[in-house]
Amino acid sequence: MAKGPNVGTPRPTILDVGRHVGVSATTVSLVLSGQDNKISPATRQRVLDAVNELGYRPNRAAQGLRSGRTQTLGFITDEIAVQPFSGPTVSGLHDVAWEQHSLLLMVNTTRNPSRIRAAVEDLIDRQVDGLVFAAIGTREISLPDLVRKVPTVLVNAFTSEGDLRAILPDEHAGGRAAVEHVLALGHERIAHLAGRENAWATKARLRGYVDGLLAAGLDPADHPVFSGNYRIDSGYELAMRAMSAKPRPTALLCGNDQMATGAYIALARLGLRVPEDVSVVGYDDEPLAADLRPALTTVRIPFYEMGRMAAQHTFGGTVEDLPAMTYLSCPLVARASTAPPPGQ
Amino acid sequence: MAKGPNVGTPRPTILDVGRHVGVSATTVSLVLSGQDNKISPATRQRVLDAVNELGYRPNRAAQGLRSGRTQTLGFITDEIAVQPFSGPTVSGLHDVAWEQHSLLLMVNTTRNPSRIRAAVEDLIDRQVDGLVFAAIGTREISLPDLVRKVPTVLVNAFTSEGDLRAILPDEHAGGRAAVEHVLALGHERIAHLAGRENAWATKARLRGYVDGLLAAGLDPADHPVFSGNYRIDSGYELAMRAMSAKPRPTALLCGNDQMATGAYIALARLGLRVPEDVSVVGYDDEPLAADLRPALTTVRIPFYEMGRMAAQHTFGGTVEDLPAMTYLSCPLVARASTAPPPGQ
DNA sequence: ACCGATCGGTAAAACGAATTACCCCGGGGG
DNA sequence: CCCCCGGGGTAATTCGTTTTACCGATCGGT
Repeated sequence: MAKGPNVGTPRPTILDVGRHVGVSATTVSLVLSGQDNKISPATRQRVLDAVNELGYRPNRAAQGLRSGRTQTLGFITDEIAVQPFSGPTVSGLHDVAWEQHSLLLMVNTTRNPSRIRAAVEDLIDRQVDGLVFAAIGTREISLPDLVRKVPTVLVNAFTSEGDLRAILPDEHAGGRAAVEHVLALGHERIAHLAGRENAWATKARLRGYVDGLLAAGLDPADHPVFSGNYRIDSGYELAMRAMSAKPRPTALLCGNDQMATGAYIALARLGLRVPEDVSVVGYDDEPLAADLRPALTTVRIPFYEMGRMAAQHTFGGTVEDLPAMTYLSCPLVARASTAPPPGQ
Repeated sequence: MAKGPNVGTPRPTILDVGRHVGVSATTVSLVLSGQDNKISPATRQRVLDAVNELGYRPNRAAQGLRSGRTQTLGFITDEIAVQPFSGPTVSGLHDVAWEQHSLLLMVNTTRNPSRIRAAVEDLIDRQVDGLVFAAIGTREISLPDLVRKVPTVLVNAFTSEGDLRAILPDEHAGGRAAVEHVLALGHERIAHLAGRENAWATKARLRGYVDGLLAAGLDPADHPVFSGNYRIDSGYELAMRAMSAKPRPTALLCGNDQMATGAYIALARLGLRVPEDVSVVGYDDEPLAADLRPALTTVRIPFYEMGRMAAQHTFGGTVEDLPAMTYLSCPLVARASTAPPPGQ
């Protein structure tokens, strides 16, 4: 086994392959970088053959030093381990990076501001070609001025300083889609089991919910809103509370899929069936949504697409073409947890 | 906003800071790298001051080129977006990397062998100081010979080729801990809702389960095993089946926390209370376990620690001191979903 | 007064590719 | 016959560090 980093037979360099076919390193470089308009097809082929034969691979550190580009995207986030956010977002970033022969360099900041600054500095020292910031729960973040040195995009986060571009889910439309769905099914008593009170997403979803009610000519005051915290237990408790209300709601709009899961358990314990007795709608569309029994109707947050979009623009050099804020739509995905209300 | 990568005032180099205090670049390098035994304290301080004043930061690409070390750890995994595995593992890797002034460079392979090879090649081209492979479900993987060029550790995966080191959860002991826990509570009819049949983890957990039964002088044949697939719906269906068995089990040992969640829903619909009527044990200890109502007793897989351990050894250069396989224990974490069986 | 050690530094050579500025040769036009 | 041009390359420089010599003083000892 290797003792230290990169031991063993030294890798052939561009010079070695040049020597092998009797041309200069320049020629090899030209061929490999596709600037071969000045190189004859014959030479070109011989170089390519030698590259293959010697198993030549470029030294990325050298390329990075000389060219200033490292084929690397810096990714800074609150907490990589948190679901359902991080996974799809980094997948999206990763996939387009990979298509561009680039890789993700990531830093977890635990929301610590000094760590954020350190992360940005480190990433810039490493000559990343772009920077993507992502927050777990949508929120405003503050970034060091340093980020101006590199194309930067925020995902699920925004900032008032500077002219940075942000990509966000359209939570308002998502909340509205959820109500409209149950309204269309004929529900007239709807409860909203909201997530953490002061979160940006919570408020936006709630506004969408209220606007949906209003648009249907209904009075939001007739439809209770319970405030929780996005966790299963919170969904459980809120559902218990909601179902003990005077005229019982026939539809539960949950702050996220976790809360919906809690609601499932609560409803089952109350002897209520989903969706026959009560319809349940989640939010996020995390993998578990499709696995719940019955499968959960929910609103999908396009984290993967948000990641892709962010990466595409940083690599494409088109960050500036983006508006200050881009909202991606959150479609409702109808599954088996919603149906017309009982007795209809 | 920045047009291209790293535009604006050019960064000061080691030479600039040297010039600024009237010493050579060598001196600056020596000071910065801590090799200052040959440098007088006075000069040392002047250099440090200049570094601060000019805001000098080293160019990592240049350092990487010259030294062959890049302060970078390559991380290759099946699928970054899958829970509950990836998050904690990469957190562990990331945290020790960060402590070492290093960063994670990651690649998602989607289990595609050619992609694995490409990832290894790319990472080695980038001169990573170490490589960590991780599989979502524990399994054997096949690695290109190339990995010998760099200290490599497998996490939650193993291989028969070469002499690579692997870090794995002790699933056998975990499975056994689960049975022993319910046995100690006095349960006599236990059902095992197993995960995907041919998975390594499934088998190991099952063996632990059986051995626990045997050790207690019980006959495994008296305790049914149901085979599923680690998803919520599977837990739901298996729990339904299990509870319709002749003498009803009083304890359900689930393949993972997702299945336990499904079991919760099924039990609630059957009008059975947890833990009064039936005890439930999960596996994994993902975040949701603590949030379930009642909070789920489960077996914890130390993914975070596995990540830390892997990183520590690759950075410490102590990979070879590791045995071929290191098993980390999976402790039972007792919460509220287990209790003595009814009527006891 | 001369000889070796230190001490405190420095100049120069890597590291491997990208890039700039030429250079040589053959052929076509005048 | 001479000139110029363009095709096909190449030598040399550069990127910013690390590292390996080596060097000029000062100093203690005899």
